[in-house]
Amino acid sequence: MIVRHDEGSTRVRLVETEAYGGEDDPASHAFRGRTARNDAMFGPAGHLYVYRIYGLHWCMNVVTQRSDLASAVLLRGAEPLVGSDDPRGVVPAGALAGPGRLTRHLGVTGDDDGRDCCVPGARVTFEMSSREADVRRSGRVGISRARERLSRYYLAGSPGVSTTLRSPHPEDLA
DNA sequence: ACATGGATCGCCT
DNA sequence: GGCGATCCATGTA
Repeated sequence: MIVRHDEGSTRVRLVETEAYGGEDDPASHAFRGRTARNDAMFGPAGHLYVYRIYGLHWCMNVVTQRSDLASAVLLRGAEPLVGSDDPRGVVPAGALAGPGRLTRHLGVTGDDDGRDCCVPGARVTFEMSSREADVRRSGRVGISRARERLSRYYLAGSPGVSTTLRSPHPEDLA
C-alpha cells in the first residue's frame, strides 16, 4: 500500500501497520466510548484519525469501520519513495520508520484529523500496490493492554520499520 | 480541580 | 538500554 500526500508531492510505501478497535479491544482509543479525541474513529471508513502521543508526536490511523464498531489501522512505518518535487531522493531510508516520524515527514497533524482520504484532491490518499512478499504478522507494540493480539503487519527487513522491530521474532507469522 | 499515564523519539552512556 | 521532552484525555474527588 502506498500513501500519496498532496497529489504526487510525497509518496511513501507503507511497511508497518497495526489494527485497533472492533469488539472488545481494551487497547483501542474507542474502547471507552466516543469522546472528542476519538470522534473520527466513529465516523466513516476511509477517513483519518490523528491524535497526539506523549505530548509531542502525531500518530495517524485510517478508519476502517463505521460507528459502533469503531476500528482503525495505525500507520507505523513507511519507506520513502522519490517524489516529483524531490528528484534528489535525499530522504534517508529510515526517516519514516515509526509512527511519529511518518506523520512528521508527511506533514500530517491534528488538522488532518477526520479528513476524508477517498475524495478527489484529498491531502492524503492511498493507492493499492501489488501484493508484497515477506509480510509478517506479530503482536502489537508500545502498549500495555492486549499486546499479544496478532494485529501488527510489517515488511520483514524493511528500513521503514524500526530497527528493533524489523527482524522477525520466532513467534511472528509469515 | 488535580493526578496519571500513554499506539514515541532522539540523544546519551 | 535509559532518560527527558512535553501534551491532553481520562479518572477520581
